[in-house]
Amino acid sequence: MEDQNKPKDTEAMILQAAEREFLEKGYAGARTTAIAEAAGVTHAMLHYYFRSKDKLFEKIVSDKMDKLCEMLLMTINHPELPLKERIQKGIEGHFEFLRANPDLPRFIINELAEHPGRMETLRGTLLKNATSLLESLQEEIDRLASCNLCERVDARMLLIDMVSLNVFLFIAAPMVKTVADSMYGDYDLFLEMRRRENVKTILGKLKLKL
Amino acid sequence: MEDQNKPKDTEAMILQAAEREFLEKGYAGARTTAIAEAAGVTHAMLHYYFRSKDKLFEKIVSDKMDKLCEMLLMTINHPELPLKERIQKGIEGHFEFLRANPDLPRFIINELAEHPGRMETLRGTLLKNATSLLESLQEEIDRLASCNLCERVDARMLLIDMVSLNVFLFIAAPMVKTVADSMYGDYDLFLEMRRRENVKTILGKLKLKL
DNA sequence: GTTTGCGTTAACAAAATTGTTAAACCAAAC
DNA sequence: GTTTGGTTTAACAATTTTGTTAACGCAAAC
Repeated sequence: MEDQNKPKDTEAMILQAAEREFLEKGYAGARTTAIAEAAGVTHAMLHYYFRSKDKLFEKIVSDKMDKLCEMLLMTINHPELPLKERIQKGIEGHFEFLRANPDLPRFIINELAEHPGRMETLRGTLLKNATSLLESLQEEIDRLASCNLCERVDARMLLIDMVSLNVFLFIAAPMVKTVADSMYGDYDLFLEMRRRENVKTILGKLKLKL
Repeated sequence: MEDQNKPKDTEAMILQAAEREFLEKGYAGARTTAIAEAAGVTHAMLHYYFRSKDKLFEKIVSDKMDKLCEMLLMTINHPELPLKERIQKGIEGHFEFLRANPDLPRFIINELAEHPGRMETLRGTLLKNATSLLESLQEEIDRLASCNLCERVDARMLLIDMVSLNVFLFIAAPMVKTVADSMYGDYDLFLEMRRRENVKTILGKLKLKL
């Protein structure tokens, strides 16, 4: 009924192995036999549960796109906080999400580069969330700016700055690791410093007087 | 005379086609037959000139790594200029290099992700150029800072900010294009705005009084 | 005019990878 | 105990992709 011998488990194991393999090597570089082996079954099981490599990949892509949107929705927006804390929480939330999913950006970016059409799917969710976030953010900035309490900056530019600064660290991890080791001695320490630095950079652009 | 017998050209045509295919699809996604077809020859020619797909790929990677190092050396460093112009020229030079080689970052990053060992090759050149650049930059910043003419910021952080802000625009091109179209109407216009914005962001951190 | 050697091609071979199937397995239902 | 149905496996088939080779063409050298 529920958990028979171990059917539900196999499917999950395959998904887990597929996620690792696809995120690490991309669609073309991934091998179905390697996925099956990592999941502890023969590769016929992969076809039994998911019909084809394509379908399995679609499942992973779809999951990851959802994850991306969920992040956009959950971690960035804190409209109840004052501007400074709101931005700080936003950047740090985004940063921590990336730290927990370090190879998600490269996966998404490669998939979008190969299938730009898939951007259409994201467009709706992305713009809808982003515009509502941006509107409320811009409103707050303008409010403070008209009292000379901060610079009147473009919230859209601010958001792109934030994403650029955070994402690059993880997307270029091998290079960043080497540089961090040579210049700061330790990668994790360096990440901490960058998280603070990125908050500082964004807040600095606002010149908040609060 | 026309395109019948031109031996020296064939090698170049293959290289050109290989560059396109590899940069676009990566090693695993590229097809030797597609490369040969794009070059206007049979795929046997590819083996005749380069022995194997691997060897051909190595050639392209090597060329692109050289290109990356060349860029680091040529476009970023202008020690003869005053700090403000120096930074502005550096950022804009880097930006224009990326605009002329928009899929180079993704290619390099994917290759480094798959073969982190290759980072060792880059390490020397990268650090050597970067440290000499950073030393002279930090020196200049400290000099001005001790006269209260600018903020005493970490030049290394500034360099990472610059690279992050510039590279993200091109590495995430499909997403950025969509966002730019929706928010600013035109991608090229948006790129111009971002180039200026990035200069402003970096200079803003310095709070230069000159 | 014949030879020589590089460049080229088409057909073929080899390897790797994905996809399929018949039969075995095994727990639960009858 | 037998049946049933989903799960699993091993062997196989199909396809795709890379790599090889023998023969051909052609220009330059002899």
